[in-house]
Amino acid sequence: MDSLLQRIDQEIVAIGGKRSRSRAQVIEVFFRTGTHVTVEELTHAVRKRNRSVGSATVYRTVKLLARLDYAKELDFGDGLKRYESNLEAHHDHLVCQECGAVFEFKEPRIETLQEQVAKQHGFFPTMHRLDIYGYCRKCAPGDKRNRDK
Amino acid sequence: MDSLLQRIDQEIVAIGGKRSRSRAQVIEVFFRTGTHVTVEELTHAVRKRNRSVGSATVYRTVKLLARLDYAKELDFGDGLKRYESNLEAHHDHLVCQECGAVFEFKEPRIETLQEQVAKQHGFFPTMHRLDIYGYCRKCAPGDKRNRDK
DNA sequence: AGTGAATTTGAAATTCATTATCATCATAGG
DNA sequence: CCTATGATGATAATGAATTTCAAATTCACT
Ligand SMILES: [Mn+2]
Ligand SMILES: [Mn+2]
Ligand SMILES: [Zn+2]
Ligand SMILES: [Zn+2]
Repeated sequence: MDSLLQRIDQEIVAIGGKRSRSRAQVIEVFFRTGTHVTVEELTHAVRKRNRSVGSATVYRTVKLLARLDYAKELDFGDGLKRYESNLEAHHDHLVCQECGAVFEFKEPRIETLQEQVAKQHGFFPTMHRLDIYGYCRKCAPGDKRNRDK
Repeated sequence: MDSLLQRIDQEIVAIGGKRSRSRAQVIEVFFRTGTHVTVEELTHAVRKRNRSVGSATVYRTVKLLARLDYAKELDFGDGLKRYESNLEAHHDHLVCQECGAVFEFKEPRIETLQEQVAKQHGFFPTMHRLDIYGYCRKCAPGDKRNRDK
């Protein structure tokens, strides 16, 4: 964890940047915080530690992490971007449109089929996004918990 | 085509709406125009026929079509929404991040696997979005056409 | 520690797609 | 024609994200 922060710092310096307190705090909180976080959520979390961090810095830091491939930018269509650590392996998402819960899954067979589809179209894929929207177990219509409206 | 417009008009009336010239023009141009269109593009196309149509009406109409399930709202992550006819069967997209071209594909095996994944998670899917980003044939790095940077 | 160039910061201003407002217009039924 | 109500288009408002900018911080070099 500390070594991760060091590694990132190093990379920033290599790019011609300088270390900074606020940014380091944002990065640390980002990797400790629950995933699929919005900038607003992350800003609040950071401010618990350092009240004076501006949201502009959070926006900047999260974009920087995405540029360095340490974070992934997500968009579940609700009007604000979310971010997740990019340290874990690639995965796709199930998004509950009732409670907003996000579940992750891996399905190598889907990945393979995507490669095939791309190849069939002479297309060189660099990334993809597969989001499945619907209702999670708790919010499912007809579920016992929801029987009485 | 005319029958489509009539059918939509009928549905709007059933919802408690009235017919209107501007809206009818937007709808007709929408179904004649190339797909994956932005509101700005659609507004320009409509104004070739009727200079006085306001973009607010185009926004409203396209949202209405989406609500009535005649149109689908798309978001390829470039900051503006796109719309396509929802008369054709479901399909997913290949998006070139160089030239912006969009290609469509159907892969029933992917659809099936998605159902399975959802079921495994006790999730009731209502829709999904699969976008593959990369470089199309023309924009592919290493392509003859791009050999000289 | 001091100096100075370069980067970063936080607040505020700006951007830009989209939505809401509202006075006016069009539609449709009696 | 009348009237009720929905629709329009110009404009204002919204809100997430970006940019601006003066002040603060970092850091290599004395
Ligand atoms: Mn995830
Ligand atoms: Mn399409
Ligand atoms: Zn749920
Ligand atoms: Zn291309």
